[in-house]
Amino acid sequence: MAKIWLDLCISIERMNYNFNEIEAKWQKYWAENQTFKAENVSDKEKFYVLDMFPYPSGAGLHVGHPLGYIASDIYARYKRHKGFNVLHPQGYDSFGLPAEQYAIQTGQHPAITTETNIKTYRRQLDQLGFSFDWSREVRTSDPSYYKWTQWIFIQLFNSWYNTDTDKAEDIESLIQIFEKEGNTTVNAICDDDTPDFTAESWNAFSSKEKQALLLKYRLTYLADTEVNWCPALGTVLANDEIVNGVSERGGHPVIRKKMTQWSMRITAYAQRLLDGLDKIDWPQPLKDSQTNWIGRSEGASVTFKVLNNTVTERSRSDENVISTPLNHPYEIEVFTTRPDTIFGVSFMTLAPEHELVSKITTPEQKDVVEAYIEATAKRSERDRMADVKTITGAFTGAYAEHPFTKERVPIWIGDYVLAGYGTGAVMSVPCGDQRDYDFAKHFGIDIPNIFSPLTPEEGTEDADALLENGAYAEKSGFVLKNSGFLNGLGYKEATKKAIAELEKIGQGKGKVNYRLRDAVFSRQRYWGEPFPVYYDADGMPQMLDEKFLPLELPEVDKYLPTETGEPPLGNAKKWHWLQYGDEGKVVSREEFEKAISDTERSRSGKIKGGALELNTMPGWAGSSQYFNRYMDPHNDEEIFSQEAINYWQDVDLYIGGSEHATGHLLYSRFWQKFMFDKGLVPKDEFAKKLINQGMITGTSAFAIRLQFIKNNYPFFVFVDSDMFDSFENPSKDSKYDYDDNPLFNFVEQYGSFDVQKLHVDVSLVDSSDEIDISKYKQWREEYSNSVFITKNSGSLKLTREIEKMSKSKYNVVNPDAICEEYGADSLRLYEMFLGPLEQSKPWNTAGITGVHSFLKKLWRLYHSGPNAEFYVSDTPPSEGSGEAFKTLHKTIKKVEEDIENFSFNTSVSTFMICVNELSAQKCNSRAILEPLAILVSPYAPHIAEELWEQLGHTESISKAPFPKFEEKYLVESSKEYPISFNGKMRFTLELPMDMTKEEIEATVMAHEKTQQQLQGRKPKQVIVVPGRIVNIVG
RNA sequence: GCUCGAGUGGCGGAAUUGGUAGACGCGCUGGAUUCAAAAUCCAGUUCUUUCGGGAGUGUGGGUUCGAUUCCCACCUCGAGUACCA
Repeated sequence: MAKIWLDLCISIERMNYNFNEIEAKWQKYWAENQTFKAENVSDKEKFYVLDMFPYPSGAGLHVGHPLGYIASDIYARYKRHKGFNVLHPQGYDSFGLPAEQYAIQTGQHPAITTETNIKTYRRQLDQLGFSFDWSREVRTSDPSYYKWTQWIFIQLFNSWYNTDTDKAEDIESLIQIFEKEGNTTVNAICDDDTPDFTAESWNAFSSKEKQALLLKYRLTYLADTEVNWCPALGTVLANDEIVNGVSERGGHPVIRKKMTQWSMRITAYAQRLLDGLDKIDWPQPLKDSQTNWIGRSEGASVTFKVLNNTVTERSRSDENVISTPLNHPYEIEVFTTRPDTIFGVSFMTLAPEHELVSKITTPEQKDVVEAYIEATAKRSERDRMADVKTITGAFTGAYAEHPFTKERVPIWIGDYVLAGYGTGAVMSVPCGDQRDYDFAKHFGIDIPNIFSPLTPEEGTEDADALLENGAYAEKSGFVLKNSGFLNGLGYKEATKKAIAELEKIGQGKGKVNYRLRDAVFSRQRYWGEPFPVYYDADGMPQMLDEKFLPLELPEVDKYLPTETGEPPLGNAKKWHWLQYGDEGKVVSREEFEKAISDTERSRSGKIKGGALELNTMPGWAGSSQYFNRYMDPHNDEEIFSQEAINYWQDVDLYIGGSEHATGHLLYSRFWQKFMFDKGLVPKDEFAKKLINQGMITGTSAFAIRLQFIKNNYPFFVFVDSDMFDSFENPSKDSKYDYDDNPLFNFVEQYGSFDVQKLHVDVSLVDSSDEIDISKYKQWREEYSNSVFITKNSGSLKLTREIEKMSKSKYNVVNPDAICEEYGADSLRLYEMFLGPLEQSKPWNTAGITGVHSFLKKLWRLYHSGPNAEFYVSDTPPSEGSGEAFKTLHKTIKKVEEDIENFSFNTSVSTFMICVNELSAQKCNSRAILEPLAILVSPYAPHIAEELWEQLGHTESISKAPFPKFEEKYLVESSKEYPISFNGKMRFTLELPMDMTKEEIEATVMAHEKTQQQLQGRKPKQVIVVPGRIVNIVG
């Protein structure tokens, strides 16, 4: 008897929606059958769906991480149903700081930590049922992958940017030009300090001199750069790795420091990076932030001649005009967006770091200037930002000559001028720029007015009065005065004219300036890509031959900088490159020196090599080309085959977080454009469409604890949040009478209290925001003797607040637990159901029961047999099932539209409506349920596969074509018209669809409810929109 | 400060080109089932009301027969950026 009972239980169990079993089964099936493996050769149209690959952190995934992955997976699965050959790969951005920090603390090799973390990630990703083609997995820290990161670095090194052809070209072509013409005719992007040279001098240069000059043109180059040095992290940071003056990771202070670093000449691509934004379908805010980051501004560069000190001294007693031609030793180049205001210049300001400062400062001012420079150098970036209001500066004692008026213009230094922007010098026009104005006011410098307002403010007879409270920075509403040849002109014409005149006298030209800086590419870290670079006997960098790649990371004893302050790679015992003919290897310093000292061989020129680069590449190196590598990830001969890149072309849909706007997404676009120039890729933008998924925030739970004082000792009482609310706001209607509120007694007895809100672990809280008091006491033993006043004895009502998900707030929800309790399909549906993909929205586990019971209802539709066994009817739906077809096709239409519009939340609702309707119709027809399974499968793939199999199919549902929508099932013969009065709907009326306007009006007007609404009034107008609405006005 | 985005029930959120505001789900209330609980099912749930209705999408104005949707001004919140000449 017991046996029979047990069997029955088991069979019922089998009939129920056993998601754990089903999900494990299909995940295994997909893996074993390589269901989602994409082929590089196919007759099908390609579609590339990409997620931003994760950094595998030790904490694993929380419920917020997979949001984008779920969306992209739905889209990928949908596209497969639509007949596309879909590439949907995944991998790991596995170089990075946390693993290295962990290595420093524990001595554990970062590769080991990384491997462990990847295993966790993989398990967590697998359990969510993603349709990734794992055969294409890449890891940035894998030598077979970073071989190609190094390879691209070499390509960049061997390239220069030709502004005539507007693309990157091989460095050999530049050398040829130098040999024939020197560098004076070529239009190339290069360092600002590049000297002019002729072909003769080029040909006479030593090889070291040539190499040094070429570095000024290469797209990746070594230069002394002012960098953001973070002493706490022991490394340099890129601008996008600094937030509010401190490091993005860890929040450590950052100082400016000059260091020899590899840089990427991304500025060569500034304009193309800007222009390219127009042809990609990326979110506007993201495009805006890239536009801001690139920061294009149009204006002019103007050269001011510095007056010779001695002459200046002598002429000081004279008028301000110097007529004698002078021998100008120095020139100051400034960039201005307002060349039209050039006659308003009353001083110049240089950044304290400007190289001319020390050269032009007069002996009298030397002490003041030096003291000022020292003071500003001490101020950290953060201090400077904290008090922008404080105006500081110093006069150099030197003067420049105004290019047109030839008047003397005093030269100041001030830290409001940034060394890194433009030329690090400005022509100060106090009447037209607020910062110049403030500076002038502060130091009592002249503020000459050059603006004549078109519409003078009332009460300002004197136009100069408009400068009383600040500069006039508008670009309209004035004509110029006191401006020589610009008098009477407005902004536009004056700008044009001023530039023309500057060009005429050879002291300026129109110029476009970018805020974008070249990207520093060196990091003083261990866990990153090694540079394929060694330094030769001249100290010049040399690239390793491609055939020696990858240059693998050496082993080190410790991951900290060396005692001499060199990067961690300085600890490597073997880190010299030694090459003899075609043989090359990494050796120790001793071995290298021994080989070199073998004079016979080294003199023959066959021995090459030197110390290898000690820096490693930054985090963004590996992520700047991975999307292309996925196309042909195991190719050891090429970065990818031309066949693969020409088939897959580019990413059709890229989903990831908006925090990568000015980092990864800008650098990747830069590399893509470079590779496009080199003919390696067919598209100069790597992703057609990009979507930023919103953040999922946590819903923290708080217990309210009141602190009373009893006999001079604190005394704590936990209280129901409802009870507390009604006590605080007695007027509000609530479940508590003020007088009945138990809290009242406490207050009467002990007087006033302090309120404390204590975070409670959200996993202990039920769907009604209550926590079992015994559970709470178990979790927080220190409260086991506290007093709890509650409505229901045994549980405490909590308040909730939205906060970022974080461990310390006890609001992190682990997907593992959700999968265990509700299944991956429920989790997938719920994440989508929460709201629009791009929006940030709070997670609350309580709500998942809604989608979970939807799946159970769906399951029941297919299990209407006795004992809830699988049953579908093969007989085509009879006339009574017309409704079922309507329900189905309504759903097909909506779901298809929703997926195309990335509106995944609304399709989940649509599925719910569909299943609710079919359940009500008691539909069990195969003709309906089979297409329904396909519709659901992108969202809830496991249950769909299981139902599909039960329906008798032997192939995965992912191969099934998407159901075709047919309009005919939705045609209605009548419409329930809303009847509005003055735009307000008052009642509805069912009328045939084929009724004419006039007939509708007549029928509606004759209706008793209409008359009742009008109450004898005569309508002024009746609007009838057939098939939509009737509106009666009057 | 500047740039961008968003404000709709107790909560997450729906609402085609302007055309029945609050779909769907959570929560809540009542009921069925159960020894009981869970699960499940049914009904109700924007506010207000004299049960006829009336008001209502951050605030104020405008366009329109009709506005959550379009325009103007303002308020609040969020994100990015910050002396960029």
